[in-house]
Amino acid sequence: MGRQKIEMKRIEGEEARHVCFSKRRQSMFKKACELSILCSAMVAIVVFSPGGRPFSFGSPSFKAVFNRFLALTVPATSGESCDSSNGETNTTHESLECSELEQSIEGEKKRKKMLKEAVECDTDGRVMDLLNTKVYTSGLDELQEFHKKLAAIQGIVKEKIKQVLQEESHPTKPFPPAFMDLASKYLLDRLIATPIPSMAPNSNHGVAGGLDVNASSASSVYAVGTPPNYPSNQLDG
Amino acid sequence: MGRQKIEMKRIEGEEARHVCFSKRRQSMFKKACELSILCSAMVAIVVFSPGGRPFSFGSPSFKAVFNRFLALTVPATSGESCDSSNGETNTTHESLECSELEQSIEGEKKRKKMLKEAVECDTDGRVMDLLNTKVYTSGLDELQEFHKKLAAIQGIVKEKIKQVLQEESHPTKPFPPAFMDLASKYLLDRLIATPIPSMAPNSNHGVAGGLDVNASSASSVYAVGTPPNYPSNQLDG
DNA sequence: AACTATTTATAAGA
DNA sequence: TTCTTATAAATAGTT
Repeated sequence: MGRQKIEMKRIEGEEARHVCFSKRRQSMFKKACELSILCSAMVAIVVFSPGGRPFSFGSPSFKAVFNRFLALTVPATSGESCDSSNGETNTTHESLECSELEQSIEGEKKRKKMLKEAVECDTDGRVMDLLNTKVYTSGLDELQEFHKKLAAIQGIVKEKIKQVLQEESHPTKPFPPAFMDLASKYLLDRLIATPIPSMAPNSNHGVAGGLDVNASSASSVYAVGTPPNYPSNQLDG
Repeated sequence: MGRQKIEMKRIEGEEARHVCFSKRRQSMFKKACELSILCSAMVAIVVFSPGGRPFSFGSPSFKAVFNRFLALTVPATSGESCDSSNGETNTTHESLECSELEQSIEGEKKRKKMLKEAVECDTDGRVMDLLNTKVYTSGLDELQEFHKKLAAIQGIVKEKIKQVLQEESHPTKPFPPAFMDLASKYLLDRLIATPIPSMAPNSNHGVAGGLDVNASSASSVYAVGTPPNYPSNQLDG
């Protein structure tokens, strides 16, 4: 859209790149805003400028949208599945065999119910309710597992505190080994990410760390990756 | 952009709204992709359709971008910062042919590669290292606070398990009160949100629940809210 | 899903 | 950066 069409490749001129970024980021945020208004959609965007500066957009707020997204990544371990009803393209595995007809007819009902819940949930800003619900429905096993993990973390923290106390009497510099690695791993696993046993490709310090949102486990999330396929969207389960 | 200009308000017709959403979401993702390619920017988007279905876009991956964003919310207490220099060094969007053929044939391959890159990216990003650093540097007080919180959660979980066990013998319907609210609040506070004791406006650990990403504590994040101000961007630090 | 008449976005240029 | 403008893109309404 300009005096001439441009190739889709990195703009080499540093200044030109920055200018382009500014314009396009602004436009994108505007588009996002319009989308959210016109369609009552929730949208959240994070962008890092070529220089590394972070920008974010959120409607109704970044937090709200992302929390809702997080809620989806909490595995539904209870008997009832929430995913098949959730999407029209389906979970990768074998649910593809589900006829689209069936989905559009029977799924519609389920979906609407769920979505209604979700929307109400979000409207109130109580995404955590969703989380709660899932946790509750997941039953005792998970609770106990959670309990165990907490205990483990507790132990680690105690150790850590001990260490620190000792160090205070014997001033030492070097940082002790990470404990939050473990802790956060547990917590995030429990709260957010997929309960993957060993997904870390080759992480040295034990933990891949960070969120693992996109690698959803239970729910259907239509995710789009970078270059190859922006026009379409695919399931990420 | 169409036969006629439209008002910026929710589209009431359900079908029209859905159609609009589909078109615009696709366009937005395309824009995001272009932005990431042209400017070597990292972009992550989450959208919920008016019906509530989730879609996401990420370049180089949702996870990678969001983790980077999260890292920013953790105050860099050590001298080294990782962000400002990092911007231009990321994934190379070179051979980016968006042909549909390639997609259907090699889509899987590319996707896997992308994911791998993302993970590596995160490993390099060392989000958790930042977290760890923060925790270590924050010293004993925080550790002990953390310890307390964990204990509290532990208690809540125990209660909950008790409840469940009781309910199993006396089948009851209604959901018990939320416990994850508290738990996740604590954990997320500890792990992600403003971890500073003295900086927290009111360490009122009520039950807001969920992330608080946008309310960054240390780094500058240019955030944009919903309708009022999408065209501009403001500092959020 | 396709098709256009229009509106928007934007690449260059100033 | 910011504005201007010629042109490329997106898209509202229609088929």
